[in-house]
Amino acid sequence: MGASKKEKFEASQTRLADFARALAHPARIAIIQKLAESKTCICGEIVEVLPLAQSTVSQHLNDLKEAGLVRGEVDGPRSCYCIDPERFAEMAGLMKEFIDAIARAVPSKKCC
Amino acid sequence: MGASKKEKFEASQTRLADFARALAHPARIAIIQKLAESKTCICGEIVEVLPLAQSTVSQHLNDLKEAGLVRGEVDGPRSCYCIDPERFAEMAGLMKEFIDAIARAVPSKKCC
DNA sequence: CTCTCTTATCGTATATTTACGATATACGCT
DNA sequence: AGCGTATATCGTAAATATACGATAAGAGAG
Repeated sequence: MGASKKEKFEASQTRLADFARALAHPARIAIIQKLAESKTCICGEIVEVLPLAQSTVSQHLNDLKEAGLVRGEVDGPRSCYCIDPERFAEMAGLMKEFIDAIARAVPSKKCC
Repeated sequence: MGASKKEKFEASQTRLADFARALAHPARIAIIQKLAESKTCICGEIVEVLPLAQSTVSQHLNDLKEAGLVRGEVDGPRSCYCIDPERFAEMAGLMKEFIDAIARAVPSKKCC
């Protein structure tokens, strides 16, 4: 990306952008929904549901782990993944705060 | 991206992911905040606020326009940008719906 | 008409993302 | 120990994103 200048922005903006980045692919959306739906931690069932190769799913899971939204534990030969409630709540709070602030400031009328 | 397979996912997942993608850069977050803050449509003032070159800002504005969150009109030598209230509300609705559905399904306890 | 100012677009370089196959790793089981 | 299953990682390829400078396009001022 030609040298991303994320460090020049406010921390809160970068933080929200990073969370948004984690949601910026339908596969990761689907993974989160699947993890939430089956409350018991799932492992490779995700691969069967998604139209992607196993290695690609593993990469998306890693992206979500790095964003903090998902936790993963290696439980023997099969890994256990689940949503991190605290981090997800943090993301939800930031996102809603952002959305509401914008919605409050922008009237429903169009200006141009 | 090695041939993005977004067409293989559900439309709602792709739709939300696309909106998230628009928010996935601090510069675009900052632009939206700036546009909301100064309710009158701004043009080049955005460039002065952001630590980016004019052409880069123009590109980010275009990204937001393609996502539908921002509208732009060419008003003579200076362009007029503003948030599209309807599209923003649509994004807000999808995002909140997603977040709430996950939060409802995931208990506050950790499973792994 | 020309000059100037503002914005968009083009060209380009580099970084990152997405994706897959192949391989390595880790564990349970026999 | 050896086998089979499940997951992670490596290597690689192609698409996209980010960024900037340079240039083009548009409108108003003189």
